Amino acid sequence: MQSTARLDNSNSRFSGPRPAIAVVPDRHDGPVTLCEFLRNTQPFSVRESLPRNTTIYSEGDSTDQIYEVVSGTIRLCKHTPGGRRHVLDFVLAGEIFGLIEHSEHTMSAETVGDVTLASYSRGRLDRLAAGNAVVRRRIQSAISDNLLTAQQQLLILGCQDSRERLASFFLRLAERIGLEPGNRLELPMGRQDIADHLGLTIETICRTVRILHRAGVVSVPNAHELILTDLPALRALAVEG
Amino acid sequence: MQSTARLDNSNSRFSGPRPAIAVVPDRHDGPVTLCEFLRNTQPFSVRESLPRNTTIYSEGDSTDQIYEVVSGTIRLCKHTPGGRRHVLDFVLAGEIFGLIEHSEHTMSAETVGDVTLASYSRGRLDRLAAGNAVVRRRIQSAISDNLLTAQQQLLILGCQDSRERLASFFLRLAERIGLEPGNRLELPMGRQDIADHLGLTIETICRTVRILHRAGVVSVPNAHELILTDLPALRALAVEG
DNA sequence: CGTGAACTTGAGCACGGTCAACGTACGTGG
DNA sequence: CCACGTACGTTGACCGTGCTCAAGTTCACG
Repeated sequence: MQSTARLDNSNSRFSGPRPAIAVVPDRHDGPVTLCEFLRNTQPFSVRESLPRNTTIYSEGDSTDQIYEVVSGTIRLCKHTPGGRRHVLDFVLAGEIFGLIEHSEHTMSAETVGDVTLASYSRGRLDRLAAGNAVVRRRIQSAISDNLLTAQQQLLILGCQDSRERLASFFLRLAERIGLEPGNRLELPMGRQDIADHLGLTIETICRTVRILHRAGVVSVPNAHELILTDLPALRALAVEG
Repeated sequence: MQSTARLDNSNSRFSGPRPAIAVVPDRHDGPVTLCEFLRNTQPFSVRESLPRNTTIYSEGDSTDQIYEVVSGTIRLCKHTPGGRRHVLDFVLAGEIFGLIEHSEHTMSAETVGDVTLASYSRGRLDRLAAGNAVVRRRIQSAISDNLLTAQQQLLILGCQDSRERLASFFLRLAERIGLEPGNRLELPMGRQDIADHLGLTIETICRTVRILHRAGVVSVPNAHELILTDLPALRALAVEG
């Protein structure tokens, strides 16, 4: 199914219903997200379902596709020659990834669990962006947000201890996924992924979650869900106490 | 001197010699850097000399100026409510900083030693970029490079021990500043700045430099210069051994 | 059920942090 | 020119967080 991506993206046969929604007005800065723009201009993008722990692209691969996570979770990783791994970030449902201003990817993207993706042509987006200042701003903005996120994460890895890192991580996840009733938070990724994202080991993750639990800050029904019992305490940890 | 910046940047009185060099051709991707473009289009930018440990802007300040480091070194910091500090990166002579796609700065910029800056109007750059695809690409490229750098630094903070971090730091500095004859490397910043950049303490920096010295990898004439005696060994440490 | 992967917990250790003392360089004023 | 003060750097002794290694436990899935 992957091999059909390029074809379908550059194929205009099924362009019947598209014109009505393809043009994004240049004037208003409003609600049109980059994601929506991609869906509107490339409505027949390929969808693919991938099993867990599948590599979507690796460091060095060409950047001719942009992806939207329809369902599931992605991790963006850097692998070192010595076999170490760092998880730069996770990409959640409804978010895009693979948007980068270089000809080669500088990280790999892998599925965490089962994932459904929509893939879009980078070349077509670029051509559309050339004549549309709003879209350019959306792209700029997406990359800038990634930069801000990375810098925030640098602060976390540079200054925070394990409890603070976990608190920061849970809170950011809660902001993105949203909390279910009772402050329930689903953790799509495993302990090892969290460890590699926070610069800790899997054992330290377990122990620190336990410490937070004993402190009455979180509750742990099972390994993949969490109840944020005391949000103010978590926030205090994240901005540091 | 700072108060005259805005005035001079928007002032076209002295436009006599400019037209010949102001226009950057839209077609070739070649040698024109963003820095050169700024110098060409805003030749009468204000220069200011600042003493060491001066804050140029703080988190939350408006992003209406872009700066070029004419001489000296800048550090880009994040300060936390609890009084901790992280040095995101250093900006060396000939490099620009302050270019960000948000209305407010998300970090502060401070002089390390005595510094001479040139400041340019962000608004004017944006107006020029609106009609010039090459300049837009330069801006994009500058921000993307910052993102790549941040992600590389995340890998360092997430995976490397103190020796590896120092090796990576020295090598990157050598690539940017360049090595003088005999592999001599000047360190413009103090130990505390290096520590806050690498997520270590000042004592660990001292001890680890000593360890590298005893291992025959570097030589330390004094606190602000370094001889990279064994570059291959440093590289092995940086990519990990 | 049985099997394997993921998670958890414990015991011991090491790296880097903390605290404290000392050394060095530079700048100022006597 | 030296005496002094201050900021920065270095070194040592001790401690604690988080890592390593190893043994269980739980869970999902065949």
